[in-house]
Amino acid sequence: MLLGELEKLVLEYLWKSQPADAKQVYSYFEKNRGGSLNTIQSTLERLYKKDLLSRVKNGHAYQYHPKVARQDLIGQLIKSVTHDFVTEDENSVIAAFSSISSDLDEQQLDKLEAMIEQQRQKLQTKAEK
Amino acid sequence: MLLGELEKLVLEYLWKSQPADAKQVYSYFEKNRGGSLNTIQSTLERLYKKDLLSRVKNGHAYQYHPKVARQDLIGQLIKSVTHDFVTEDENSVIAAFSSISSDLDEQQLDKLEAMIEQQRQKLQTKAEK
DNA sequence: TCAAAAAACCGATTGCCTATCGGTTTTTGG
DNA sequence: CCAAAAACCGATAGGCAATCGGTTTTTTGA
Repeated sequence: MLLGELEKLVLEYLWKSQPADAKQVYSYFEKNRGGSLNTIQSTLERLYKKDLLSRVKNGHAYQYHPKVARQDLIGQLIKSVTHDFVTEDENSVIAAFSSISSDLDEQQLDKLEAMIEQQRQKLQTKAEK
Repeated sequence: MLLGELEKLVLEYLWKSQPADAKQVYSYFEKNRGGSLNTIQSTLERLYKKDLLSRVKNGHAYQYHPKVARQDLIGQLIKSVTHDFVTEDENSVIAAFSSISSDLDEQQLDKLEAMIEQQRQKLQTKAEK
């Protein structure tokens, strides 16, 4: 999956705000970067088709809200970008991690370890059932 | 940075092989997927411009070889795909990993922990100097 | 109920990038 | 110096985001 520049901005906006309709989104971007209402509308539409937003009719207009959490989308993007470079024996996530691990400081390593521990717990629980 | 399908294939090929010139690369892809020598040539050229390959004239033809290790490219791609979603205070990449972690089994978690340990060593060494 | 306003929908255009390949120029080695 | 090989140039097609004008559908308030 590939996201355009405006698509990313709109996603960020929706993550930070309440669900919004095209007009609300537009009124925000109008100041920041111009463009027309239609542009916003088709961007929302594209994101909707990509299954990144959901929408419900609220009275007259669609209310859009994110369908995926920000970190899940990032995870998805990472997977899709690494997918093609994965060989059988090797897991892309592991490979990916090893490639960026050099950027991490101790606190971040701590966080990662905590996350690993959490995941171990989950696996444990699952094994018990 | 965005890589096309053929670009990825060519990179994979070069990572697995010795440095090669356009003709050698072509003779490989000719069987697997067809196409013309020129297509391979311009793909190599594009990768060269993207600074992912370097080349030296060996006699008549350029010898291309990878300028980045596979892991490093993966890291680069991850960074570029996550870059727009990263805010200052928060480390989205870590968050993203935690969202991916649910895909991992115990062995992979072991690997990750080993890498974390490795990275801690590095930080330690650096701090001592 | 009905007309005006609002929103959705449609379609066309532009721009960027990869992939593709024919043809021309340059290089090189015998 | 000449023929072959390779690089180089340019054109085209295809895919996708961004953009926006115009039309249809829906909503709403008088």
